[in-house]
Amino acid sequence: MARSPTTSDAFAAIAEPRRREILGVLAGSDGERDVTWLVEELGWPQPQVSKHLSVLREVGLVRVVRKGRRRMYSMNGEELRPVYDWVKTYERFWNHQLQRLKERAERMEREAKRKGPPSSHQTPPVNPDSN
Amino acid sequence: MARSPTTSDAFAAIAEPRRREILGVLAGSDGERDVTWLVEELGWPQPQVSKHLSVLREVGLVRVVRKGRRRMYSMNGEELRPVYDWVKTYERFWNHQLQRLKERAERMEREAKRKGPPSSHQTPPVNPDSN
DNA sequence: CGAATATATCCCTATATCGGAATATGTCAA
DNA sequence: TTGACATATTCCGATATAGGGATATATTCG
Repeated sequence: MARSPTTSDAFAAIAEPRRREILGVLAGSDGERDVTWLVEELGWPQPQVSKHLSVLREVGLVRVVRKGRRRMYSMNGEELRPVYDWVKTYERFWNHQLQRLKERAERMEREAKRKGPPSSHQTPPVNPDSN
Repeated sequence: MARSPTTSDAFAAIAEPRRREILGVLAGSDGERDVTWLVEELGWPQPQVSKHLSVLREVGLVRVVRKGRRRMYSMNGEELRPVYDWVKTYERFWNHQLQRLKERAERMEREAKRKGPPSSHQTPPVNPDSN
């Protein structure tokens, strides 16, 4: 087997920087855009733009409607949601400061209610099967 | 030129589902994990696990420390932040319902304050994803 | 030292990419 | 119809992957 096709997934499709760039300009410009407009905006050869658009199309990240001899592309960002949901799972890794503050605050609150002495307890094992 | 190497980017590295799976089990288990543990947990041949770990290592998504003859891997989620930040800029695409509600609420509030008649105004064209 | 354990690396094959260049397809206009 | 314009597709070459299998490198133990 080889690498997974770029068209298998939103994850695979956005692995290519140029494709992200296309999405960027498409989302930045309100509404629909011409291929020619994209070509001029990006400054790449037209076939390249078309090929990348083809990948994005196949994954559903962009939509097309034919308008005369032009094809109007627009972004379909909802297809990025799986990526968002996945990466959001790891939010705690860069929010740990905030999270620690929050946990500490909650701990203090609980202890204040109980009127017990403050415990110098480590962060409780969120995930138990630590060895 | 060929496709961008999987080691060029967090984007490229997580394009492979197996790599996401590794991150999943690593993040799920608190702290550090053995390669052998990963092999048993995932049920893949050991060289595959090692090879994927190598990619993740090179991108900085995991960290290793040698402990005797074992190598303890742990997740370094901060490296996912660029992905998060990028995808977050498209949040409005799946939050538009929420956003419309919010905008409508704010509009009503403003109008109530002014005691003017309710305007049947369309959402201001932040993003005209009107079809 | 020699054996066992833990992990990484090497070799191989099939596959798919990306870019470049040329060309095909489709549509409007005179 | 002929030609101009807009876009997609095809062919090419270089590259790199992912998985399979074998093996190399370390490290601990007896």
